Amino acid sequence: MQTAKGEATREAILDEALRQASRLGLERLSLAPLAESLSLSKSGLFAHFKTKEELQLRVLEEASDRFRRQVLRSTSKPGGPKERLQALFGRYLDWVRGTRHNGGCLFISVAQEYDDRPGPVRDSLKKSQQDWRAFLQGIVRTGADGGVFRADVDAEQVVFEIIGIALSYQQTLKLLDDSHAKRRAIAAFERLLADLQK
Amino acid sequence: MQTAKGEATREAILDEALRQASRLGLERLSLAPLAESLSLSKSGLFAHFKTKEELQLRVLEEASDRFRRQVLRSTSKPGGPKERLQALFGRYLDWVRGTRHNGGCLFISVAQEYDDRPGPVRDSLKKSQQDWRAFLQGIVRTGADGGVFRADVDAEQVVFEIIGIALSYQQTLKLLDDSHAKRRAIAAFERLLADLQK
Amino acid sequence: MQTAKGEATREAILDEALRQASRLGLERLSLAPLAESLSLSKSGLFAHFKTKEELQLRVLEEASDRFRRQVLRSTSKPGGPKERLQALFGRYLDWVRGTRHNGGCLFISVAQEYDDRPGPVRDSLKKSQQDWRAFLQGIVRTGADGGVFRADVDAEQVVFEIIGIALSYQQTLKLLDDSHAKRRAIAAFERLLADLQK
Amino acid sequence: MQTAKGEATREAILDEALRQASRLGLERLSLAPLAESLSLSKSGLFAHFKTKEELQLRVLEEASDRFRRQVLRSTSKPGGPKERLQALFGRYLDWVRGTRHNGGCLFISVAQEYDDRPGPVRDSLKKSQQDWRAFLQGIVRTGADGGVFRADVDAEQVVFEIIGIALSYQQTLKLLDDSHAKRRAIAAFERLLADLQK
DNA sequence: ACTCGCGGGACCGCCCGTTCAT
DNA sequence: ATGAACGGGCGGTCCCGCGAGT
Repeated sequence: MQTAKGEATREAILDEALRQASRLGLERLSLAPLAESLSLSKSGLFAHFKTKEELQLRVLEEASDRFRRQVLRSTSKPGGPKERLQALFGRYLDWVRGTRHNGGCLFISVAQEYDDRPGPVRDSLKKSQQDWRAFLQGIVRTGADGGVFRADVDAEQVVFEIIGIALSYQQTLKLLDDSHAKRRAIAAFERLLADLQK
Repeated sequence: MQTAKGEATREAILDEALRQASRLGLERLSLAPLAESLSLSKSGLFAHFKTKEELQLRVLEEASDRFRRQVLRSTSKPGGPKERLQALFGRYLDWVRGTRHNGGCLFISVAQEYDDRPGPVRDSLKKSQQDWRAFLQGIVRTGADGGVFRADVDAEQVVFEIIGIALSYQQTLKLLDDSHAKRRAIAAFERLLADLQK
Repeated sequence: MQTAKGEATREAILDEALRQASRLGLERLSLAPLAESLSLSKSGLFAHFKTKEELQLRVLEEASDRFRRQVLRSTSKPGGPKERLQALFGRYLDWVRGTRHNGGCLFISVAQEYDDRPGPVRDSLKKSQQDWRAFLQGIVRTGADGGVFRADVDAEQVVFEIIGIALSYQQTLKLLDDSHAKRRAIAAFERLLADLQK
Repeated sequence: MQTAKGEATREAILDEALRQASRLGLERLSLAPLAESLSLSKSGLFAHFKTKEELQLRVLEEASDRFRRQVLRSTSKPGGPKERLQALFGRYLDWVRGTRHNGGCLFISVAQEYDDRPGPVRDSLKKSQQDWRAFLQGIVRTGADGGVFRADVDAEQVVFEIIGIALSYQQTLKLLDDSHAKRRAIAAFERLLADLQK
């Protein structure tokens, strides 16, 4: 171990930054308030992240890590592709909903902020999204190859629809405060699964 | 009637503001650049909109008007509920894509900015979204009542899924630059329609 | 007259800025203290000069104006080239010395700050210096053509040396606090004049 | 003797600091970039120079050392006062021009930064300048006493003019990019020498 | 003895939305 | 509808110490 103290601070910063960004968006994440809520000086922050953009990128990475841990984890658990897909979808919905302390899925909101602002932030975001979609597609294909799903399934299409369900879930839940959102999301997903199996 | 001149200016402001907001988001819409691109002074803006928030609200209203004209228009054209739904969906996709001069659907991006920031802007947005969903639901119900769709159709569920398809379309197109986005959206919509008819 | 108030403020800003810059240099001229000593807010300053660099350029222009008024003025007074040269040189020394409230010749100090920093500031400075040298050369040549000075005089060389005397005067006066500086400068100038006349 | 390692680092710091200061000026010399270009931490710098001002003073001392080695060196070489003066002047011009890696004479630019900012830096600079002038004056006087120059020569005046030539050379070369600068400087110096010898 | 990691506090130039007298 | 001015905030850099590690 080389710098226990610094690393701890760094993690605390990322944690708080992620929390704030998930509520405000990556752009509105502001250094002075962030420093304040960490009982740190602004220059203290800059010792760890020389630039706001770097902080944004690290926040995005941190979010990806958590996504992997909270959504992708234990993917190798028992069950075939269908069960894995169901488990992933459920955890994905939970991720999108978020916890008490964070405002939900950072990626969705940031995607809107950056979808026409080129640069490293957008690139990083795009990669995360592509990875996630590819991961889901892999499972769908496995299911198709293994006979669990129809053989002629278009995995990319399926994933396109899964993402849509999650996005609609997010809007329905967050903007419309509709308490049926989860039920609707699950119903849509089950309809999709049903069609997958003929 | 107010002074014709003033009204014209007001419209020009809203037009340009809408254009800029659709690219930057409602929050990043900034008064100084807006004034500049209108060859107006900042105080000139304030003569029309005493507050940034008021401008934002008017921009949202303007967007709703255009949405009505471009997406809902001529809904009473020939064709049954199914055809009307298809036409609406197609125009909705076009709206989401946007034109050369505006960055796409303002509502989607603004929804992310404001989904956990209470206030008039969020309220207005929410209302727009509810109206749009209700409008679609009406058509679905008409179709169900008229025998075009299954009688036991859950209109709200159907609309939930339509919205999801559009949202996924937006992300796939804008963030991932995927040229197949439209094809996927249409395929998803057709699958939905098929299920509606048993 | 279009904006009496604004124009007055603008002049007050330039006046104070010039004063401060002549002491601190153009770079160390800082906006907050400048605003403060004008009983103005920082944003008040920015209404007049959108950028620090623009302020610097305007300060340089203002200095040029004053230089013309204080050093070049009344050049058409009686007397031949020799007398005009003497008068100019005398007023140049006074300019270099400066007054109680300003620290002396802005151009000399700024030349050191910017001599290897390309950009508009350096360009402006360079032009001022070239104009001044050209002006002096014109008089020398007139003297040579008119028979007051030797016919084979190299005007550029003469001016090169005049500038040198002034620069040495400045260093001797400002850095070394040498009270004989002016005497030495005049002696050097007279030697130069003597050589000009054979 | 201190630890060899520390001493070496110290010299490396001074070398790099001098290089940077000759381009930027003593004030703009900034610790972070300096540390970086030395692959050192900022605190590493502070171990050697507890204060920026101390670093500035040491840099000035280092510059004086180099000035002695590069300009004054081997002054006892063959030749009388006139030849020594010519050699010194030539090397002075070279010093003022500087090399590829350093921006020229540190003293001239720093003199402008500090000519009305009292303190140790200015004092040190002033002393350097006085020493250099005194050194030149000594040679002139030797020449006058030895009959090489006119007996009534005012050595201080002569040196005042030499300095002026060098300063004009610097401005002509650095600010005006005039490739004739050196020729002009030499011509001025030769005229001065001629007058010294009647 | 020397070097570093970490943090602080003041300040920088600049831009924000807003007000007010004209 | 304007020009002038404002107060507060932005991201970022400055020089500088403390305490611990080698």
